[in-house]
Amino acid sequence: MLDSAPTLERLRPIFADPNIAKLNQNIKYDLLVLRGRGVEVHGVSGDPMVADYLLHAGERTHNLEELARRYLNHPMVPIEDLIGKKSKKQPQLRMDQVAVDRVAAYAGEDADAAWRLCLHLESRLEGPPLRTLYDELEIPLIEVLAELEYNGIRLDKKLLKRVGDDMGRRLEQIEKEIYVLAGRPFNIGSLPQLRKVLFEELKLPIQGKTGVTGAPSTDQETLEKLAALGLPGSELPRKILEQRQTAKLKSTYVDALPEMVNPATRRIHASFNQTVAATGRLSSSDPNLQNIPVRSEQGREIRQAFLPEEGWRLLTADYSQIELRLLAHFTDDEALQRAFAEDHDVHSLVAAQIFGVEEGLVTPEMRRMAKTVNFGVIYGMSGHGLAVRLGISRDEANRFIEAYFARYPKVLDYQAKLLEECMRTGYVSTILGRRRAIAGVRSKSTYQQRNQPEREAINMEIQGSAADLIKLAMLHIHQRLRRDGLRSRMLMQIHDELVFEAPPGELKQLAALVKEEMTTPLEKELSLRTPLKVELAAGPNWLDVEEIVEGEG
DNA sequence: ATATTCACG
DNA sequence: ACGTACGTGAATATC
Repeated sequence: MLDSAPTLERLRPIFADPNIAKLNQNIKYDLLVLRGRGVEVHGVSGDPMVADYLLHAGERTHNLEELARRYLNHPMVPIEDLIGKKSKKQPQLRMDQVAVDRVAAYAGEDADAAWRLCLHLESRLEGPPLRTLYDELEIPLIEVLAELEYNGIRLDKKLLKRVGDDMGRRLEQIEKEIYVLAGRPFNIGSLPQLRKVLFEELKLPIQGKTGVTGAPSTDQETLEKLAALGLPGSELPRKILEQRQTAKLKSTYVDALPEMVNPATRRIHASFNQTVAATGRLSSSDPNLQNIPVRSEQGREIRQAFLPEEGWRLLTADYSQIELRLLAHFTDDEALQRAFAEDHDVHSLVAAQIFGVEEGLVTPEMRRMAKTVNFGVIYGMSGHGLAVRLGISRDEANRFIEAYFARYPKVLDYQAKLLEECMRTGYVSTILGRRRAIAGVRSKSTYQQRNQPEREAINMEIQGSAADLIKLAMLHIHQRLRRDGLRSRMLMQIHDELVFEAPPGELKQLAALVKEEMTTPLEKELSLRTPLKVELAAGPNWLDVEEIVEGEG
């Protein structure tokens, strides 16, 4: 089998030859396994999983079993038949513990299905834009993602141990205080028990119900309302909030991350999934590196544990306001475009417009509200949704939206046109022609009464186009790093941010290259009507990065 | 397996 | 009358 070293050596030149096409289901996995054995693969030409993702983004899975059933009408032999029950926890049999003839039959069926599915699905991509997206973006990106996963990132286990011990002590303390306030001990993590304490024993007023079962909510928003009531028993929700935050950070990050460090590389190797998000974004798992805490002070400590290679520096490159810039591009609104062209503060500008004041008189509160409105526009906001987030009445929220659309009529026209096209064709397209099918869009609905599909449609073009842009940038950066012979490595993508590590002396060159590839070529290639802006920062860990100002140092 | 909550963009 | 902003992944408890 492939496992034997002589066979691998014989295949090495074939794998290395970019002119010999290779395809497989989830071929990124093969790249990683082979790279782990020192074998480089070039010439990746296809992957049915990725082809199906471009054809049907938003399907629950694009796994081989599903694809074979759907397109080949062929039920695959379940892998459980070979290696035992499928389970994330339970250790499975390995292939080398299974009889060779059974493995061969299974592997043969897999390879055959992948090959036939690739032919079939690729023919369905039918030229531009999907086939171009496949051949020139998603397939080449596989190699880049494999490299991100292979590179991994170093973690400061000692720091997390200290933080975890502190949190453990803090939790013991808070939990004692909670039991006193509740009048008895109970399992704070159990929603039924917590509801009983809050709403039955302490008789606090129910603030809202959960979506599916209609049970009383106990989420952050609810607990904050309860804490603000000033009733007897209002101390408790405050403490619960504190306990929740600390318990969440400890279990999800501080305790879990050190367990994920690969002892051989002493780094964390997450997955960057290419076929999950309906909009074209990547997702990350095992662990998820795209939701590492940053907003709370307590959470930010965790970022400090993400380190570059010893003696190297971490570099972060963030797109500034990429979604609003794309809104300006798509709507062709001149005021928004000018704001970005002149690098103005777009939240302040919108605040001035919707509050009807000079930009110099915009207060931080007005700016904060305008920022919420700006995000709302990208999400297809309703009056109600905006009201909840701003803590104002629905009427007031509607007046804000009216004021916004009165000043930015092109945004309203743009959204109406997008919905109309979605209704006609059944899908929404991004800047590179990526498609997401959306059913349930109605003709001329107003923003007050938009339904879920209509909001999804409105969000797709912008969120998906931002995903297109950063994927393209990753591809270009990867090629430049090779061409220019840099040792720097790309480590992570967090939707509008890329993270790199640079060896001593290479930071400036890397920073310049990254900034360039994330902006100018994309603006030109895609004829963007708004410039892109990238903010660079570097430091000894992911928290303590300092902005790199051009022409400095 | 499902529901809830909460971490991120 | 009601549920209401878009996209994710993980932990926990309960069924």
